[in-house]
Amino acid sequence: MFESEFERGLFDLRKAKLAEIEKLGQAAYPNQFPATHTVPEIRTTWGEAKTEELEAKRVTVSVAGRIMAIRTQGKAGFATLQQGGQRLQIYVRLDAVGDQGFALYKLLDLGDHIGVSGYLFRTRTGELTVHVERLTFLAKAMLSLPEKYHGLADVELRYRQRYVDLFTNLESREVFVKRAKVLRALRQFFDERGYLEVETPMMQQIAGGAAARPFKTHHNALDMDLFLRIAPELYLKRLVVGGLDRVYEINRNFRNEGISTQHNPEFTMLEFYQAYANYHDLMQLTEELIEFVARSVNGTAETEFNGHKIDLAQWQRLTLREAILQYWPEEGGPKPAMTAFDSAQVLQSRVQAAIISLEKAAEATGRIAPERLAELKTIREALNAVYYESMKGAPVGKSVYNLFEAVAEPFLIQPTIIYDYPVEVSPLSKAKPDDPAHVERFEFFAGGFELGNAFSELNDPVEQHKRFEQQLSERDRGDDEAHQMDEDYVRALAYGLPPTAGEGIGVDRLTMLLTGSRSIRDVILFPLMRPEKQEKPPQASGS
RNA sequence: GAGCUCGUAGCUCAGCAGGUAGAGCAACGCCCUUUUAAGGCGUGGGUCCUGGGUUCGAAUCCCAGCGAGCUCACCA
Repeated sequence: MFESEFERGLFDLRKAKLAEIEKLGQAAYPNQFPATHTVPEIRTTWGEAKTEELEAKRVTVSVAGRIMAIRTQGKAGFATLQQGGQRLQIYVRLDAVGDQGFALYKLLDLGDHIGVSGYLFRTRTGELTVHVERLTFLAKAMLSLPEKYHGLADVELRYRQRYVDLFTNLESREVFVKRAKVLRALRQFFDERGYLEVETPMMQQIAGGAAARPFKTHHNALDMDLFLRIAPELYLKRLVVGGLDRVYEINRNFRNEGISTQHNPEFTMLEFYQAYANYHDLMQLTEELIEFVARSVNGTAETEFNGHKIDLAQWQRLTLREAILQYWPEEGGPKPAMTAFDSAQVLQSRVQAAIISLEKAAEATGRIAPERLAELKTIREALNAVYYESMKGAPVGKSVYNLFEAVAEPFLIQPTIIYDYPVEVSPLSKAKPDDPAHVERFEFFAGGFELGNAFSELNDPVEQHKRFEQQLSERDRGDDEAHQMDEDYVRALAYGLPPTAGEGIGVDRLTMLLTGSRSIRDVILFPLMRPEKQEKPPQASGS
């Protein structure tokens, strides 16, 4: 618990102070405090009230909070209480609270919780303040608070000790308040449209619905291995088979993969399914949804992210192939023709030409801004990977998709829907009726990253069974992200899934966008961290 | 998994052409009845992330490890 002798000493000192406080007739750990107002209520109601108005009305309040600043001046003093994410100053003077009250005031430390009763007034400098008449001790901070001006700045400490971060950095608190608003707005949006909120298993015998490595766990009584889900998809579609035409679920997914500014091992996913709809319907719905959530959370459709102003009410829609052409780097030479996307060989040579062109451009340093040079390097490396994979025999659809990720995705700052994906990268989507090489699928992007993925669902059990078998052979070849066979899901489809469209949205990422947070860890209260030091590794029990 | 950067008091940070550690906040004592990053005087507080190495001497240089951030790769 203690970081040092300093902390141990401080703790002992605070214990002594607690004993002193008890001697004054106050409980060290009282059970409650009957506040008449919260700090935000006081600020809302009296924040603008004039000095004379407060004097005339003599507003009395009882309010509680944590002491975030304290300034003693002999026989009087100020303190700043924080509660509900807001602050309120209090003024304590000997002649108002008496000897006992003032003795208590002098025993208070930064971080302590107290309750005060008194009347509101404005100080000489105009600050709304409680003139305290009675002081009640509520709980003590036994450890010292972070530096009061900078707060807790160490990113690692902010994640590990979120409880300190939350009360010292109010911006951090604000992010999580907004996150709650995001969840509320999402639920409101779907509830109003007749979707039923459901909860499907998070422990699954077959981890399906996405391409990802799962976490494994074990049920002792049943002596059965289970996986933490990587997606709720297959269960939600079973529900549509069952006649729940519109369902949504907001819950955690778990993927046993790398961690980055956009990836946490557990993350919150919204998935929703709508019978009798296709992906065009969901494009419309998505645009409405995102704008609605933005306005509910921020009061505006505009958001600031990574130095960009993003307008979530203005969308562009491009096919995947159009996007490649539109975002084709100038320095990469002439754009490929649309027909290049139909042939692996043609595409390969176009990519090769672009790599060479980019290399030439990079040599002409001085003519290109350093930031652009870094971008070009990233693009070039990505193109190299596309080329290499293609040479190894990747299907053309896979290469087209990789090409899109290389040249377009990072530049999709403004809200963009990308649609019509190659069938090779979309095992659960339905093919376009007039173009079997492409599926009815879209993903949408903002801020340079993917926010969601949607498609018209494959509902042909025979075709689904076939695709699972293909996945099985991928598994045999060592791809541990390939789907397992889910016979029961195929059976569900065999009872008849109506034409259905479904979509998944990363709630953490949406929250990042709406709060201007660059790292997913800034929108997750307790992101996964490695243990700090290896003292005694806790004994794994029961296994 | 790879590259770059960082790790000094409870917190925020200096110190790094090698000479056994400093400031501010916080803490402790004293003064101060409208202050607000309050102020003034004084005091205490450090395995300089860990372990090796180089050196007469290491917070500083080198190596390894641990933890973190960023970028890239995989992915949502």
